[in-house]
Amino acid sequence: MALLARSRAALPDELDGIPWLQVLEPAERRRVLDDLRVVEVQVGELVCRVGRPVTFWFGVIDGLLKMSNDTALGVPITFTGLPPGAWFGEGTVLKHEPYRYNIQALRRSLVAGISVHTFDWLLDRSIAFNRFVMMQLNERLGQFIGAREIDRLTQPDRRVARSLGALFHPVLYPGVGGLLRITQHELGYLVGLSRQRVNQALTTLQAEGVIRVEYGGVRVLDLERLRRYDG
DNA sequence: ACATTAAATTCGA
DNA sequence: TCGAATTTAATGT
Repeated sequence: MALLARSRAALPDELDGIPWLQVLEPAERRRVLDDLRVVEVQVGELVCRVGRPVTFWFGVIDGLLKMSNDTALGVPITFTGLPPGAWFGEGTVLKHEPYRYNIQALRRSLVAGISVHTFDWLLDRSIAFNRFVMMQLNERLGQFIGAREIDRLTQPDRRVARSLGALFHPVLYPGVGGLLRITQHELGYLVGLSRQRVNQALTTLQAEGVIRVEYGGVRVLDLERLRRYDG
């Protein structure tokens, strides 16, 4: 079923988690709130698919999505986890091109979206919004470069540490804060390790005082050390 | 793979 | 709407 059909308006507390809303002028904000839709997606559901025309710019309100390139073409796939606060697809929205990746729900999640039309309208009129989008593009570029390095790491503990470091990005994923809600199984899937091995890595990282393992999530204690972690 | 523990859900008042 | 009982989910080894 189409996502749009079961979407609804956003609740006030959901709006609080949308970082770029705060930078808009009241009139702009009103227009956006009119257009903004929220939908609940189930495990495994695709939010957008490679090759589909772009209709929305999406953001994660709650839950966890994964971004991957198309499996149909080449084999090697890179996954990126998309935690709360993540807004994605602006590159394709800007160019009005078809989506270049699949976005799939790793767990039940709440996803928000504004139409391409409203996105364009904001770009045309709000300098603050333009600044947000530029910053977003720039930070994401850094993320992808970092992801390539992570792919080459062989030590499981390092892979886990660096991947976690990426997910705790305060600018790209402001909704995460100090506590990332992710299961060890989900993390294993994103990093490419077994749940058992992830558990082992997390235990090590916790012993080093870099993170704290909680039920259903991980808390950062020292983000800098997590990012630089090399065993 | 299994045992333990935490959280979510159900159900009866 | 409260909390105890039950089921489901996540963790640790």
